[in-house]
Amino acid sequence: MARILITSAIPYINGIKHLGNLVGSQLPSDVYARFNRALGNEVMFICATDEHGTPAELAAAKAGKPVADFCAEMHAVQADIAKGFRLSFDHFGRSSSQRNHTLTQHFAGKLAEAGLIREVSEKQVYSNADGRYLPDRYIEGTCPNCGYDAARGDQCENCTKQLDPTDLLEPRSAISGSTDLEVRETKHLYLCQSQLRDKLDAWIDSKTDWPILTTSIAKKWLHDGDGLQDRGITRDLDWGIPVKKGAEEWPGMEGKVFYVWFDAPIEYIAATAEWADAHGYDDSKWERWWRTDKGAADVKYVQFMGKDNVPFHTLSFPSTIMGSNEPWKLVDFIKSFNYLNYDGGQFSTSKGRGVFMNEALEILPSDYWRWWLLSHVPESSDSEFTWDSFQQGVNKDLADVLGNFVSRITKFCRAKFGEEVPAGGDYGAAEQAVINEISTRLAAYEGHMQAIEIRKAAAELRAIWAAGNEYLQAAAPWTTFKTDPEAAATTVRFALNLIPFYAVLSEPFIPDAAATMLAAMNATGTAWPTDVATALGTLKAGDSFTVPDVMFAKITDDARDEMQARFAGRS
RNA sequence: GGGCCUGUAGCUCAGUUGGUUAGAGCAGAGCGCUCAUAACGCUUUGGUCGCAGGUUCGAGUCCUGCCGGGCCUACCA
Repeated sequence: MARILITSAIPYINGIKHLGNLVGSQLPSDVYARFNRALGNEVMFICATDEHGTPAELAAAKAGKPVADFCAEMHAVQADIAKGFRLSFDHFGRSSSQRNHTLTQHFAGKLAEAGLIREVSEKQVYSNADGRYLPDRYIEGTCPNCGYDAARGDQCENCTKQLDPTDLLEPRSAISGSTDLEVRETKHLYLCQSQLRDKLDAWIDSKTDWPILTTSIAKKWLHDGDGLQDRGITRDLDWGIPVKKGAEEWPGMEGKVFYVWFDAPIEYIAATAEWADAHGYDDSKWERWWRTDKGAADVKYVQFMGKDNVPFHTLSFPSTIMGSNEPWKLVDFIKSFNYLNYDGGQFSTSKGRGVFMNEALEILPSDYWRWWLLSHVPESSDSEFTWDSFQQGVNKDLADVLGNFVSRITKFCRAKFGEEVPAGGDYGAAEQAVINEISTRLAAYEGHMQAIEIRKAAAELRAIWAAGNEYLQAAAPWTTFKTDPEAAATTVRFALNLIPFYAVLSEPFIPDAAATMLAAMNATGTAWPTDVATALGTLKAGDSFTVPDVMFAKITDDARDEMQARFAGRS
């Protein structure tokens, strides 16, 4: 069996994420993980919270809590919501873990040994009132170009001109508003990515099957202007991983921490180690996923992320891995996504616009969200969430096509034959035709899943569901029952067999409904089908079942309108 | 400014290395069924494939220009 290592981009700690974040990484990675497990492949599915950096410190301060406490609480909240969405991580780690401290410092040491770290002395803005250095975007002032009075230190939002913080007129702290700012000289470490440019370029060139979104962003960074630039990997902050060279102090770097974008991807590895720790396993258990010299040579490593994360996963993290000169596992496939917009605009945390993960679960079960989001996942371009589309998609696909199919056949059987599978005769031409059609569609479905074409997979799955309704309509057991109960029984037996079959195929998308279907048919543990004809003969005459409750209640127009109003935002 | 992505039926999207009459789902229309969550099935109306040129026996597909939408541009993560 194949071994698949899957990581989802790690969500930032400073708040609850919205549906756009969910659909851009965690949800599709979960589908892929579940699919591979269903096939019998060995899967390690890793996610974590990304906990370091200025925004975390500020969010904690705003909440009036020590940053470590704040992060611990938010991690628990995010972990709970992840469970609510049935995200099947083998481990949901924390980038602030001791494992990540050790590993990040280890990588920095190895990179230094390889001559890929250089010290750079630079000028940074320090705010006396805030007692901290300010990242460019946390400095506000008047734009020298257009006069906009709330321009940020990195760019003026009004005229889009790119700025340096020292360009701003009357600069002030965006945190406190203080104008008591000074420029200080400070020393930082830079990762010499530029030295690895040709190697990275050749590596990206070899990935001909990657999404164009992934490779084009990587290429842009590799070749734009002077090419790939070295990148600062340390910051003057309190909250983070202390800068060390392996286990040793790093002279001149006292009091500094690594930049979040340096330690965040390393957390993929560290989280796998956390997984081993949590289960009481020794290091060999996680190393066989990450060290090609310790069993990871046959691992296929797939990363999922939104397009904003692509540069770090195609260039920075691979620089860390390659530059270490140690046999760490490099990514084999990077699946990247565009953005999901909300009802004609962007999701906005600050404006309270759009649906956040905790709110979504308060409104409707996770399967509803999973199905709609996954069948509209922004693979080729940005896509848009509207309540109308959500209502239509969910009602039609889940309630009418799938849910009602289960309902109509189980209730019909109960009424005519009781709650057990009727005997009838052998399957005939009608059943064989369905088997043939579904066999073709199943192959297509599996192909799309292997290729991580989520939308196409969802469409194929839906077509497989619809085949059940088409069959029933043509076979019309309610008619044949009057003259030929034996024929009706055959039809019903076949149709009932479609339920556990559908459950298994649907599980990656809608795990709760799949479990309900299997439980109703007393078929828990049904395996992924290798042969459709065999699979559709699993339930035998006399096997008992129960009629499940309505699996998907429809979203009414009133409910839709209410939700639309509730989440329209404050502005 | 530069780069990348994108523009196909009312809506959401497929369209493989250019190859006959451009497809699917939803919505709309008609018919059928009555087991079922007024669900299901069948049939069907919608497109000068953003615009204008060009290459070719042949262009949704390749080239050039223009127009619209989006993203990125390296100290938010």
